[in-house]
Amino acid sequence: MEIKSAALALAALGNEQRLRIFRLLVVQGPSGLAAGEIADAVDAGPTAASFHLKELERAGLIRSTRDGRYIRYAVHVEGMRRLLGYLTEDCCKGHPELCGGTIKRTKVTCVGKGG
Amino acid sequence: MEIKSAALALAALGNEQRLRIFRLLVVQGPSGLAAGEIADAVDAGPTAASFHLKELERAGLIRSTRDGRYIRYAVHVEGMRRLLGYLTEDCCKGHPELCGGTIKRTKVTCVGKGG
DNA sequence: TTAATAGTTCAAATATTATTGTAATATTGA
DNA sequence: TCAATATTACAATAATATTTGAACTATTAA
Repeated sequence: MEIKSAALALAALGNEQRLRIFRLLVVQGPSGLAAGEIADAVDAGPTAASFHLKELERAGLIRSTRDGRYIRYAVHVEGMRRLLGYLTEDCCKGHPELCGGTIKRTKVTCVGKGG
Repeated sequence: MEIKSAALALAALGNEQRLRIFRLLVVQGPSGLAAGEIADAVDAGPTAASFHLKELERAGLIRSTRDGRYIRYAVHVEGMRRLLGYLTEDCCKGHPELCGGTIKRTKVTCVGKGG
């Protein structure tokens, strides 16, 4: 991942309303939620919600699919993985404690309490 | 970590110049670098560098200490750890693949190629 | 086709950020 | 103390981002 994409994604998450939306979608899983459900959940107007969803999509963090008259949004797994990889890739260069409990591994597993 | 602090930190990193500064400091380790060295390294004027350093410090991602006539900046380890923890804390709730190779563990170690 | 629902796009207003030059502060060394 | 160096603070400007209502598009159901 290059720095421009990383900064774009971080800026997208750097807005409280969007961060709230993103975390909501993380918990929802692959089926995601319709735009209106998201707007209700984060207490935003339809226009504001649409704007923020577009920003998150532009940043590669979520994806949209039309489902009848609804448009569903869900987390874009690869985009999220790339961003976390970018943030942690320097940690093993002399400063592993930076990444705290969050470290790079080759195999994906959930360990510990998993909070 | 609460959502406001997380959004503040993410917004701080969501600027290319600041992300460059932050990554530079990650690699430098605890001794950090003086403001002028940082400005030179990222090719910014002293005023712009000072502005961005202040933003990163306000977000709790770096810290400053005076060293004679210099002011040295270094990564704030706890701030970085908190942010990564916040970003990954939902991954094990039904969506572990989101965190990619980046997962929560109780013990801090470096595994694999180490990016 | 018409009415209703779900979302988006557009445009105007506002608010927040970033950039730059100049002035001010802190420290060092003569 | 004075001159030089490192950096920040201030102020003006420029650039972006956010919010809002109104208009528009797509889909469904009658």
